[in-house]
This record gives sequence, structure tokens and C-alpha cells, in this order.
Amino acid sequence: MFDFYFEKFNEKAPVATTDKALISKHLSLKSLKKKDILLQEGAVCKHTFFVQKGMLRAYTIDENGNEHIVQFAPEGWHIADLYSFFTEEPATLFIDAVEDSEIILIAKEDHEILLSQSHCYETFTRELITAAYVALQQRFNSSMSSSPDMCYSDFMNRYPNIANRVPQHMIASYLGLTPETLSRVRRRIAKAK
Amino acid sequence: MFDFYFEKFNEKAPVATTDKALISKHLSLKSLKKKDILLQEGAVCKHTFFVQKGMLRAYTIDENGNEHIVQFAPEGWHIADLYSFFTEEPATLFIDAVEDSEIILIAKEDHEILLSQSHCYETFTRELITAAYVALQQRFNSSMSSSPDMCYSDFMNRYPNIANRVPQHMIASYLGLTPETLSRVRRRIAKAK
DNA sequence: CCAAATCATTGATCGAAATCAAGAAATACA
DNA sequence: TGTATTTCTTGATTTCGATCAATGATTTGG
Repeated sequence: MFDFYFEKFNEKAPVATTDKALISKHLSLKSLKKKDILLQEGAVCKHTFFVQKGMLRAYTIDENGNEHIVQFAPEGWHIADLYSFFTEEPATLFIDAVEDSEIILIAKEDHEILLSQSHCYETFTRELITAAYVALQQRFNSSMSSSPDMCYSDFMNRYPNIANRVPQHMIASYLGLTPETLSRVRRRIAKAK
Repeated sequence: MFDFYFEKFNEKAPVATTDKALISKHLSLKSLKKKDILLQEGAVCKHTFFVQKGMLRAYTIDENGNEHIVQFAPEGWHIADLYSFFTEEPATLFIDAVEDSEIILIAKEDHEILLSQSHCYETFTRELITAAYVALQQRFNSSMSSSPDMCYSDFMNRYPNIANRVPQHMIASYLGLTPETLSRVRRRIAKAK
């Protein structure tokens, strides 16, 4: 049932059988169709999501109605509006399914129980958020100090598994470019080879 | 000696007297003059830094020699190149003192001992990195989806304590603008009022 | 206290990405 | 299978921030 989850868990923090049993009690499953929405801006984010299968994305919509994709989450990844999750303030992000997906939900109450009752769960959480912070830092640096061409190449190399599954205009949105600009970036890169 | 540190610590995770004694053994102090460098790109980041007094900054230098400030750390904040700290790969960041400063250093070995020996230290670390992640996320969103004018106003409102202590060209660098552009942003905003 | 360095502003020009517009290609689905 | 929708590309134009250049203001430290 949660084998894949615990496999990923175990990569960051060793998990004993008794912990597995405890943690399993606090997880729930959900199936999603492509485009199903898990979180709307303005709602409080009451769960974190772990993707077992498929892909989710988090994005904002700015005052001009433009989407800005903040994160993709293919299988094995976690996603949430952590700001809203921790503060219980309204979310600034939307989260929806890019593909038909199967996910695990962890409610905030359950998350807190697990933090207090399972030491390895706390360690896992710490490792997870640390890795997420470092990845975000690097992405931010790259987007601040590289050309669009470099950002695109970096993204394709770093996340081929995402790049090959989502439409180009979503990659453009993730990189902070318009689809037209990304198309021209691709042409430039193809020509340069 | 470490009163201020434990005060901040306690805001995120309650700390008992015995833990304080243990943790104190693993902290060391350092005084810095303005412009003193704590970390160079290419070196391994072997410590995290807590600012007791003064202000530090972390920044990258891109291939054109332009600085991009990643973070300011006034008193009460932590700073490090966490990517390098955790992986022991060469740092991509520089860290130096924006003002004369007094800091606490925590070496990686000490950090790991504390994680394993003090539960509240682990909780504190988790809370700290979570807050940092959320702050970075919000900064990233704001810089991707707002006008320079909005980014600047947000920054001034959110961090007046930083904004009033650093030269404008550093704020420009933090926001990803040239000093000239920031100067014009300020004029626009002043006129609009 | 003064000279030197740093910092901020302003103007003119340039360039890269956004926007606007249209059409072609691919995909979905009924 | 065929139609509708989504996606991608290409061209023309505009816009906004970067760059280049110069000057003025402020800070620093010898």
C-alpha cells in the first residue's frame, strides 16, 4: 500500500517496522484525474501531498491572470503550500494534477502527531525540507544570474523526467518565460549545436 | 554569552537547561570587521553562522563579475551555504560582513553531534529551515510575478531593519536590478504618492 | 578636516523579452 | 475517424530594464 512512500522515506531516514505501522495509520490515499484541483488560492492548505503516481504542480496566478508554476511534483515527490500549511493562513498557491495521479495525503493534525510520536518522522521531515530548501536556492540563483538559454538547458538536464512529460508552455511558465520566448530559446539552442 | 542565541532558539523550540549546557559546548564566537570574508566560492562551507550583532550577506558572482545577493542576515538570523554545508561540495556562495559583526559558529561535526544528542536541537533545526524555505518561496514568487516597483515596496515593508542599514546598490542586487533601475523605481514610487 | 572612495542620480541609447497576431501542428475525445 | 481543442511556431512591434556615460552627493578614514 505505502511501499513506495516508505522506500523514499527510508532514503532520507531509516524507518523501523513499528514506526511504519504508526505512520501508516496517519496516511490516506486519493486518486486524481488530470486537471483535478487539490488546493485553491485562498483556501487553507490542510495537507501535504506525496505523489505515488502521475504528476502534480503548484502555481500562482498573478493580477494579470498569468500562471507561474512554482513546482512540479512527479512520483516520489512531496508538494504543498507550506506557508499555508504551517501558518493556517490562506494559500497563495493552486495545486492540481498535470496527469492522472495517485497520491498520499497527510493532514496537518496527523503530521503533528507523527512529529511528536516518531523520531524518524521528524528526521525525515527535516531532511526533506532541507533538500527542498537547497533545491529552491539553486533554482533561484540560476534564474537570477543565468540567461534564459542556460536556465532552460539546466532544467532539461536536471529534470528530464519532468521535461519530457509536460507541455512546453508549462516549462516556460516554470522558467518565467512566455511560450513564444521559450520556442525561440529552443530554436537558438538547436541551431547552436 | 549565548543568551541571545538561546532566546531565538527558544522561540522555535523550548530548550531545557541541560540542553543549553550541551549545546553551548559546541558553539564558538568570532568578531568580524566590515568586509571580512567568511566563505569564498569554491571553499567548502564548514560552519553555519548565527549573527549576534551586525549583519552578514551571502552572494554569488556570475560569469560577468556581477554580484547577486542571495540573503542578508542581521542579528538574530542564521546564514550559510547550506548546499555546501550538507554535501561538502565547494560553495557557490560568498559570505561576508556588511557591518562589523559578532557571530556564533557551529561546525558541521558539532551540528551532527547536536542533532543526534539533543532532540530540541533537531526540532529547532527543522523549524529554522522550514521558516527559511517558506521565506525563500515567497521571495521567489514575488520576484517572478511582480513588477520591480512591487518587489521593492514589499522588501521595504517586510525588512525595514535591513533596508535602512544597507546601501541601495545592495538592495538593487538583492532584488535583481541595477542600481540605476532601482533609483528610477524609487523616483516613480515617490512621485506616485 | 580634507581627499579619496563609495554611492546615488539622471540622461541617452540599446537589446532582449513581452506582446500582439496569425497560422501550423499535434492531441484529445466523442 | 474527424472535429475541436490545445499546443507550438513564426513574424512584427512595443516595452522595460540594462548599459554607457557623466555628474553630484555622501561617507570614510588618514
